[in-house]
Amino acid sequence: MAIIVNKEEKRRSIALSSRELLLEHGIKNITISRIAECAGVGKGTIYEYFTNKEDIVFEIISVFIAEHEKQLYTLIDSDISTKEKIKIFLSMIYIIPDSEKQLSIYREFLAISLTSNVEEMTTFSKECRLKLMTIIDRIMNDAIAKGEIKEEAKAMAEMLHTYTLGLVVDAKTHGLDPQVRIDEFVEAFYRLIQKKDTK
Amino acid sequence: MAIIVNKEEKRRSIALSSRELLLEHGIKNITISRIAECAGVGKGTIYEYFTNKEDIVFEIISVFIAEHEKQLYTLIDSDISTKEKIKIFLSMIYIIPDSEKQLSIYREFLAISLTSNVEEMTTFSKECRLKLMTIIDRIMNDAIAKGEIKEEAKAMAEMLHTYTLGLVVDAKTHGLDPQVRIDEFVEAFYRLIQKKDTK
DNA sequence: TTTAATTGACCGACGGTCAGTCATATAAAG
DNA sequence: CTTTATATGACTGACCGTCGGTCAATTAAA
Repeated sequence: MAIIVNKEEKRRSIALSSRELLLEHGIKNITISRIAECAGVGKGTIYEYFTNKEDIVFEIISVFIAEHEKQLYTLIDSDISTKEKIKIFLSMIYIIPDSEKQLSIYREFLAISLTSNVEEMTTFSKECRLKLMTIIDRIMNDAIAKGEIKEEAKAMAEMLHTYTLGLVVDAKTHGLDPQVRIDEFVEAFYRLIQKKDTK
Repeated sequence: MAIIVNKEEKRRSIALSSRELLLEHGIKNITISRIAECAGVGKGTIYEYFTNKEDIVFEIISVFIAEHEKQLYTLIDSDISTKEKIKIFLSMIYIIPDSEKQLSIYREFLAISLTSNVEEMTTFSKECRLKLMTIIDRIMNDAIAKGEIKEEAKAMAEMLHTYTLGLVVDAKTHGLDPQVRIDEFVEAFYRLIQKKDTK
């Protein structure tokens, strides 16, 4: 009887059209009117697809995380060294194209999730965590199975994931390129966890 | 001429009087009027002492960080084992009294600093970082000098600090008690970095 | 009288709502 | 097959309440 639009698709399209705007000014300095204007819809329409302003960031970050996860999965299956895999796992966010922009969205998201108590937000964060943990766990377990690294390294997987979160926060103030830090860290770290069978 | 108030002191007193309020509702859900009311001053007076709402969180967190730093300094000089020192360095925020409240303020602060580009904020974050890095560096260097742990452990200091940041973010969603995680992590980690001179 | 300090009425901006409009699909009538 | 009536989801922007921030007026100490 009436037009039926693909809600999910439109939601995504509105979110993505405001991406650049968000990057440029940060969520606090954007108005809903501006987003609506940018997406070519009325202000009220925004609320047909999003519950509030933060929900828009939520949608954008979902796309980003999915992308990120996919890239990480191809990483595990490639046949580079374990050390290299760990390095890439940690620095993935910093080497993708447009990383500066992606990062700033990711920071907006972390800031929201740090202070929000909305159920959906927590659930989403838990899912992300689980996915990333699965990946790093696999990298470590594979290497242990192959006898490349020590058993204790298994207990380091969780730290590595937490470390990536810390890096995002820390890199914001600490001007230096995180890649250099990650590189130095992994070099020393890998020396600690690798088995010395050449001794 | 007229009354001269100690600006610095009053600033602190206003900030601290709104602490409970902030913990309860989060910065986004507090109004300046409410803070003023709570501090027993007019709304306009708030702006004599703070540049904006975030500046109030800034003041509260300053007190907290200073306290935190002091406690860590007494930690270094106490004569507990290195392993224990690392554990406490990582879990300090979770074992202090009222830790849940302090944490939630700290989260508000991180959220602000993640999205703010104000000069003062960055400077402050850098200072905090430097102080904490000094402490953990000292713990590691002392232990290396005493021959307790390997040379490579020096490169782990920065990671340990970054890990604490990550924990604050991660603990928000991940329900589990961070202390358990820290404990398990440090046990395994220390086994990796300690020198095996008993072999 | 001067001046630091304080105040709350006031302002403008913004997030979010809702009563009403529009466009199209369906189907009954001719 | 065409026309017309009607139902409904999509869409809109004027409007409302709230709140951060300002400033002219007031107070009171020196």
